[in-house]
Amino acid sequence: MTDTAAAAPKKLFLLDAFALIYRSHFAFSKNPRINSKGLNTGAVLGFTNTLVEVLQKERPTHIGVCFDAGKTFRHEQFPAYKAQRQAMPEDIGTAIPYIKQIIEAFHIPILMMAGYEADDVIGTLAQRAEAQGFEVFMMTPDKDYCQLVTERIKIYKPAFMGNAAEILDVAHVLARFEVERVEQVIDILGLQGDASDNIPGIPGIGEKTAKTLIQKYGSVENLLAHVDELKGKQQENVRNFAEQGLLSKELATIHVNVPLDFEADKLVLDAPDEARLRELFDELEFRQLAARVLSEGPPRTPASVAKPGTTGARRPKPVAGGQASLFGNPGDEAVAIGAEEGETGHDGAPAGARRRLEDVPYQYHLMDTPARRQSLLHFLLRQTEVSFDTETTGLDTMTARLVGLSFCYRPGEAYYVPVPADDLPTAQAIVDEFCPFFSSPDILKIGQNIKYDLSILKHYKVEVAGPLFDTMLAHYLIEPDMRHNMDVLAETYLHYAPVPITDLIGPKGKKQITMADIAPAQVKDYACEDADVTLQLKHVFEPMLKELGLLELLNTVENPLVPVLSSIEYEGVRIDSVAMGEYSAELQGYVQELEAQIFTEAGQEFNIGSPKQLGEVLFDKMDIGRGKIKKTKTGQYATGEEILSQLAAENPIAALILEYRQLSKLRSTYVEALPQLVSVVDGRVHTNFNQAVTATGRLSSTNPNLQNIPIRTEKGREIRKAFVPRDDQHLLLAADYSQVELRIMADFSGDATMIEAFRQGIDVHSSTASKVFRVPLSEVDAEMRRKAKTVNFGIIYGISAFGLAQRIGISRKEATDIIDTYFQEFPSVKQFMDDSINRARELEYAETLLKRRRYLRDINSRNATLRGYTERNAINAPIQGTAADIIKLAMINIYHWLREEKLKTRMILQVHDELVFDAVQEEVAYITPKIKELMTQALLLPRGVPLEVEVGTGRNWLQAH
DNA sequence: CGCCTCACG
DNA sequence: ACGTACGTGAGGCGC
Repeated sequence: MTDTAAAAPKKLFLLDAFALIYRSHFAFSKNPRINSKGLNTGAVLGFTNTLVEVLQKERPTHIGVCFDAGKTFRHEQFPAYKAQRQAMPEDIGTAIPYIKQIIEAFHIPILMMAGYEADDVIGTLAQRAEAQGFEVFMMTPDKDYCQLVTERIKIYKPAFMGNAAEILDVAHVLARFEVERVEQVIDILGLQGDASDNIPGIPGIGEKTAKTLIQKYGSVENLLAHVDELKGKQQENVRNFAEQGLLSKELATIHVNVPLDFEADKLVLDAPDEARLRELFDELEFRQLAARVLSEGPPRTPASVAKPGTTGARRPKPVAGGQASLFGNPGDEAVAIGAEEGETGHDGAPAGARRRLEDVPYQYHLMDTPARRQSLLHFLLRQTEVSFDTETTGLDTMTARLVGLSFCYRPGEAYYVPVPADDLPTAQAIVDEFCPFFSSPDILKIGQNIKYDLSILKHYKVEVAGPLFDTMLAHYLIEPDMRHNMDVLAETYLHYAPVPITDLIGPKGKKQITMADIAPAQVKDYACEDADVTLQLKHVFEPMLKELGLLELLNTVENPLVPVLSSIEYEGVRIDSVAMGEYSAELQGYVQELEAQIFTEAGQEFNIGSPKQLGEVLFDKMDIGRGKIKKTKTGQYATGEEILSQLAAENPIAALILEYRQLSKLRSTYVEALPQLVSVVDGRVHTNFNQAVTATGRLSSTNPNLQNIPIRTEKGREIRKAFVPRDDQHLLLAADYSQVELRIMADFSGDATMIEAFRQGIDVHSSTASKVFRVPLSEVDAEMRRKAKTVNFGIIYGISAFGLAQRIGISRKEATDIIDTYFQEFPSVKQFMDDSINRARELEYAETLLKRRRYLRDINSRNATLRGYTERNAINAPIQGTAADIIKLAMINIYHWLREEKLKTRMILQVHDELVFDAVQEEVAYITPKIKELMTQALLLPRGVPLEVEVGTGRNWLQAH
């Protein structure tokens, strides 16, 4: 105790290692991080990130990390304690030595005490440190620690999954557990138990009841003393399990009497051993972390770069000799390369070695003369596959101008053709020179997000022909729920960090500079690198796809769909902006009227659009909705549709708010926004279809999203009237699959009853209603059909009684009965659901008819919620994904047919089970049956359940239905 | 930038 | 005992 008086506040951080490690591990379980040696590094990375974050942001003066050590006294008290917890996952077992080494390299002491758990050690040290004037932060995600919180001992919940870090003080704890004193946390925990720790609690008492009882009786002991005041089953349970309740409280108590001294000087934060950290990060391949944490430090030793199979050095050697013949004058190229390398490369870059161009030999050439371009074209035409990339002035294909083209057909060697962005005729002429290449039907064109390049070239009148290979889509099939940026792909699969685009054009800002502002010689390296990396990625992905059985899906569906989507986007949709403007004014009138009424009802003015203000007005000021009040996970009042609908019976304000919400949504999201996205170039709206976003294989649409244009309500539907054909010679034609997903499920399950209904063309929802409610088909009324329809959807989503009950407003019991009857009537469907889950448990993925995969790595999780969610995905993903496969094939076939027949009708939208066409009136009669045929025959289901398509036409999208 | 709410299939 | 139907994207709010 030799504290220097008036020193800076002493901040002690105590980390609960295992709790943090487990959490990190499961955070990455969806997308495991595997390094090139096959090591799952998620837990190590997560833990280290957390540690680094706290060191950098919180600047502790003292710190220690606690690990559990073996069995504890709790096991002796209660043998089942934590018994059901599964053995430690293997990946965590291998992670721990690394984590300990990292902690040691940070020079942070590891604290353990045989026979005690980390929480006891942390609790004890925390209290002793507090007594010595420390401010203590217990770093853990575990809520049990709440019982230890005092004025100067707090919980530091590290940032997690997008949630910011959180410091829990006394006020937080009291609010969270709804108790008066912190000690009562133990009573709550003891009463309600903890399934994951096998703390039994008292049967029938969960979080809610525990809170109510402790609020009333103050403690478990006092509750037991007044057990006769309780009623019915509850009294019986509390009486019978009194002892278990006391034991549970004991088990939940953190013991702060561990025989352990708090020696402050041993926990003083010290400088880390950077060299050792660098070694560890290198081995683990934590490049970004290393860049963030370590000062620039010594450059990598040549050995570490050259070590085969580790980082870098993956690129082939430059091709010697021979190629010189490509250049009329090869000498000047070499000079250019040498000159730039010194400038951009090397470890002088901020934040350590990100860029690694200098590690590997490459030859990137500037092709800026007619002779060089001719020479390049000559070589391109002799290749069977070439990767290419476009450099442009922006991301919007409607307005972006071409700045240059890069090509690569041999790893490590690429060519950049600059194009004057502001001189359209010259640019066009240069692009035309490469037309023989782009239109060659034999050369495989490889690109990363190649739809973008196709769309750019389309504006230069180039129709890219021949087979395509998109590395983004390749990776989308390999890892559907990851991201597919080229930078990340290069880092993951080539162990190579490309030049960030911001090195050239800077961060996003007001005065955005573009590629056109950069000297071609500088753009060259960036552009060539993209083409080069793309080619190399193709060579990595192709064997992987083959191995996974995904190559055919890529080559027959995803890659051929690219030009189709490019065309759809290029064509665009005509929007009647005048009609939109009128409707906007009309909606605005309604909205203002509603606003006035709401203010009158509320007796005050406030921002109705703010859920926070709305909740306060409704539930605090007006005090309505007693008993129906719910809070969101962030502690705010929930004011969603579901709650407000319930409130509508009690107070007229609820219905007004719902209507206000609906109309202002329509106005802001659609009626106001859409006209602003009409292109000045052609007066049409060009959406962007993303082909590599959804986990199931569907497309998504952005900027604007044209896949969620209203239709379900009357005022929403109006908006569709403003989607119109391009001119008087055209009509909109809409072709919808009817109940594709249900048909797919009927087919996959082989359920005879359901298949028969589809074969005979009976309305499936009515048919389901007749079975589920056990009435003849003729007696099915609208209400029964509505419920059956919800049941049918529920089945596809992986039904739960709770979900069904909520949606059709019945009790859980009734919902359970309906589901039971359903499974009795459709036993094969039940079988199908079970089979889907079991299959997914084995494979850890689900697949569609065309073998598209969705990985379900949590299907064997011991977290029941997560597992349930994943099981529902095991049922839904093959169905939703197969429907996506089918419409994609139909789109490809229709696109080619329209072209072959030289028809002028154009496909302009896809909305998951619907295709919309801008149809020439004279062509409608001819194309209608063919579109139907191509859609229904796109893919035959294994058991032959037929697909059906409804086609309609009209002067607008609403009429076309 | 995360949260809430709500538009679609 | 737990938390609860699948998949998306966008706008407004409030930090």
